[in-house]
Amino acid sequence: MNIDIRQMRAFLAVAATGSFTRAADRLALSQPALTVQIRKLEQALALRIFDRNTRSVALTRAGRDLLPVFERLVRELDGIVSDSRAQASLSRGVVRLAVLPSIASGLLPDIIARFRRAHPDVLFVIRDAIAATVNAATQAEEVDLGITGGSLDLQDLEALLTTTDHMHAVFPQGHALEREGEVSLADLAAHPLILMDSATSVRQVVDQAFSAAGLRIEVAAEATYMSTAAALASAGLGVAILPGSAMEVRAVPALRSRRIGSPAFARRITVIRRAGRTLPPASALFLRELQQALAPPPET
Amino acid sequence: MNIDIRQMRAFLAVAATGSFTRAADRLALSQPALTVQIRKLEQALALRIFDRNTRSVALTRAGRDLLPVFERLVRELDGIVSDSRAQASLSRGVVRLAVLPSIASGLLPDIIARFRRAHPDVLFVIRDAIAATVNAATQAEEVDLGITGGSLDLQDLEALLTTTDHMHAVFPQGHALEREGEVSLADLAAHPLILMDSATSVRQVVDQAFSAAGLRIEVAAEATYMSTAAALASAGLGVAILPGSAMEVRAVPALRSRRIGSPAFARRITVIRRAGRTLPPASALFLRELQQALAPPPET
DNA sequence: TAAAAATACTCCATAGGTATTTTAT
DNA sequence: ATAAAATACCTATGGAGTATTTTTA
Repeated sequence: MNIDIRQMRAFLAVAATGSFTRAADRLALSQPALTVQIRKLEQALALRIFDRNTRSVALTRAGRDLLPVFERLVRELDGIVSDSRAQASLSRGVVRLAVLPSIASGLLPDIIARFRRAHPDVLFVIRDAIAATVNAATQAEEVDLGITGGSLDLQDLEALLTTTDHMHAVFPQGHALEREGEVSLADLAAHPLILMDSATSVRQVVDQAFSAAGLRIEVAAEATYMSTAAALASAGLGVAILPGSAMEVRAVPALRSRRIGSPAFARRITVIRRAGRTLPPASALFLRELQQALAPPPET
Repeated sequence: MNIDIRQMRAFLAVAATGSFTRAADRLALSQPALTVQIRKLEQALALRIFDRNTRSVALTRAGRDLLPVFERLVRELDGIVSDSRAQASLSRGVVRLAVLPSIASGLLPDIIARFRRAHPDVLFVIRDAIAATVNAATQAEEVDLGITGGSLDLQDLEALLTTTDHMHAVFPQGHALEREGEVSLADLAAHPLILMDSATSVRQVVDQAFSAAGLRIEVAAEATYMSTAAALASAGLGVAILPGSAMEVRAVPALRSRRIGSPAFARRITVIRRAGRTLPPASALFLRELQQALAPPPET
């Protein structure tokens, strides 16, 4: 003897039309069926909500008190359903991402812009953070998808897509390195270098590669932001080592870049989610967009 | 394919227990039935709300977004049902009355006090107004019950209970009239009179009675409030004519009163409601209280 | 391998339809 | 007398149960 949404709709229809017959028409229901619905509702509430006879239908005071309440409730329920379906059909939704700063400022904006051209009402919430934070946020389901780098030591994470981000040597137009097709470790060691701050995954890759090769390097400058590193390189302080995914290089016209050949300088970029989780529809589709954009590894 | 409240409850139970089996137990339902409920809900929303396998059940992001919404909705619905039932069982409710001022300040407070001793959580909303307003408010269903006087010319009103309110002559202790058992019109005409304002139904009854009897009277004072009239009588300005239903007389110790014999001075008091309307449970019971209190016509 | 969700099927409750009766104006 | 709600009865949908299979940690 629990209350039922169809009973609420029946109630609203009868109240609106002032007639069981007309309300039944509106609900595409027979009049007797509607009578039963209203009776059930009255039993559930233990209150008479309509005073009715064959000539007139009118709300009781209890009914008048309940009318606005049920109206709101039904409207909210309809809202939930239509909102959910809008999400499902991608005409609405929110994509939550945690992304490495290099990707977030590099490749990502174009990919998102392209996606939003097709689905303009999908919103993006983007957190840019270092790999460990991206992983943690993904594991904690604070975001739908993570774009991370380095090793995936955390449990409950599932790699969806992997691409390689090659480090690039960045230098001003006319620099000696411009003559080469690809730059080697030894080439780099011959120049003062502009490196990222040691907290970044980019710097860790660089340090590891040089120490593994047993090469000593001269650090001309350290930068926290890639745009700073690019500016320093542009000013001739040295050769910057930056991920190919970053756009900063392309933003400065006087800069040139060459891919660094060593495989040790290839950083793995992985798109992850919490293992076993269904992505919200918008995020699921955005993952496909990522696949298309990242499947051919990025080139400079 | 509409959403259903049991589906919402199923959703909440699974979310709370993290297990279909335990949720089914809690809902007194079989596990397969619960599985179907959740599937139906997911179909209605076109969204996956649980990521589940044989080992774990977890909310998707969509599910996590919906959880608080459904929680609130179910809580509101439960609140409506329990509130309605509380009204039906008289453990709650509001009685709305429109009452002639004489009754409202006279007989009514005791009747209400007695009723509320049995049903302390029933509230009263009382409008005191002249008969025409009482009738109109009752007809417009602004109140559940009206206590009115005079003729019932309005349509759609139904008399539930009628009693007679005899006018009383009110005078100070030791006054000449105190020797009589009942006062006649001629007796009254021999004294200066304190009458109610001419807008009141009391005054209309008085004026009509004297003019019908062809008696000239001396008006010593006019009062809008019965307590004023009583005070004036107490001060010896004259004999006040007040309805027996009013308590003001009894509130002044030095005053005495005698019933006026003439049937023209008997005012009909009628309890009315909008014709054909079901009274809210609390008001229906209060009507019975009124019946008991008013069935024996009021005496001084 | 064990525990839990999903599937298959069967059955019954009940929602809804049609036909009819009742009731109030 | 008529129009509309209530009742009676029947049918069919679908919700719930039991038994079983599938899945994954």
